[in-house]
Amino acid sequence: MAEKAQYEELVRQFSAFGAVKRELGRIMPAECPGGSAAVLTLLGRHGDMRMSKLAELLAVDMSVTSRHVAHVVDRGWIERSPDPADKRSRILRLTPAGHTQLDELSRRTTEVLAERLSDWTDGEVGQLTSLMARLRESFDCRPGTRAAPAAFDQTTRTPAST
Amino acid sequence: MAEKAQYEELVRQFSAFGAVKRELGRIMPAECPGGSAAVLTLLGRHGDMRMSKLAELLAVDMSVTSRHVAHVVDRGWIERSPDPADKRSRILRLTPAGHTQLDELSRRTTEVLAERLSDWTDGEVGQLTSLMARLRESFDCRPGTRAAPAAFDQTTRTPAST
DNA sequence: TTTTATTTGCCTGCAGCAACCAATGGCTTC
DNA sequence: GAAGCCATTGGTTGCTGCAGGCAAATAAAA
Repeated sequence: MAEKAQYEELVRQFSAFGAVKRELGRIMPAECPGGSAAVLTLLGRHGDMRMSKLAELLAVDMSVTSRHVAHVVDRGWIERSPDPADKRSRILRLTPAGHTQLDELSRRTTEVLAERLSDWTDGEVGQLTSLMARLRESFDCRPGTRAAPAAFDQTTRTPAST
Repeated sequence: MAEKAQYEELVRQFSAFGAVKRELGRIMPAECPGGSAAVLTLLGRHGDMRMSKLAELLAVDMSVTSRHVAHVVDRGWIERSPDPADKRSRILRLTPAGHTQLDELSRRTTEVLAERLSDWTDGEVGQLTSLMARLRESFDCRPGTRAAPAAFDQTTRTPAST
């Protein structure tokens, strides 16, 4: 169990971390504002998927995901085709232009990080990455996990059959 | 020098990190929205200071700092007294109520982190903290260091051409 | 007059919630 | 078995709030 001062310092780093993200975004000339970049990256990494899946990976609300996706679709980087198996769903897929954009994004990212983190060892980068991943796990960041948003009012007569 | 994939994974963690901060903010019942908390914390840690100093510590624009401070002043947690030595400046000081709020904030923070990071060792917490601090250094996140804010408004990017 | 410290106005991006639409699935009813 | 209802699910849109930046304005040095 860490001490109080240590936790406070950690929180301090949390709040100051925004500056890093902003700086990173500032450098990247790609005309996609962060959220869009995340969509492209995840789509590139995990392949075609539904909105809901993407929202889960992004760890944000569906509505936010929907808007990000709309933005990216507007730019022609992904296409939203209806799922033949369930016409409510939309399958997201990178277009060729999307692949191009993603490549460019990835190139710039690597370039910038290689410059900024030039004095970091491979191990340090990996350490930070895995600690941050673990942090996310520890916080179990799912938007609606503990919020219980109006899904059950009182009319929840709990059919309980299933 | 780390590989491309490693950098991309790091960036992925960056973008997903927002969820951690949000979750943390969600849990904290303190009625101060993040920015205010940072103001209180820094003021508590570094003592009375001017706006400009605070802005530097926060690593955000002065305008943002100004608004955060205004918000906190409204709540009576800090007071802004004119600097007798330079009436342009304002000295920020925690009020008794501010100290109370800060204590409460700190208490909650510790409590929440102790719960969420219960399976983290002291060393791991420290490691993450120092890696994040170092990351900030590596990016040299000062809001005007390299962005040339209105000083030169042209394409004076000039990346030093290594 | 020119700088410097701070404030204010305006705009962007990100996020959540609630309301809404459309497609489904499960059931009952004809 | 087909048709009709109803709760659920996937997604979108409107509204709100927070955070941040830039630019113009103000005020007090220098």
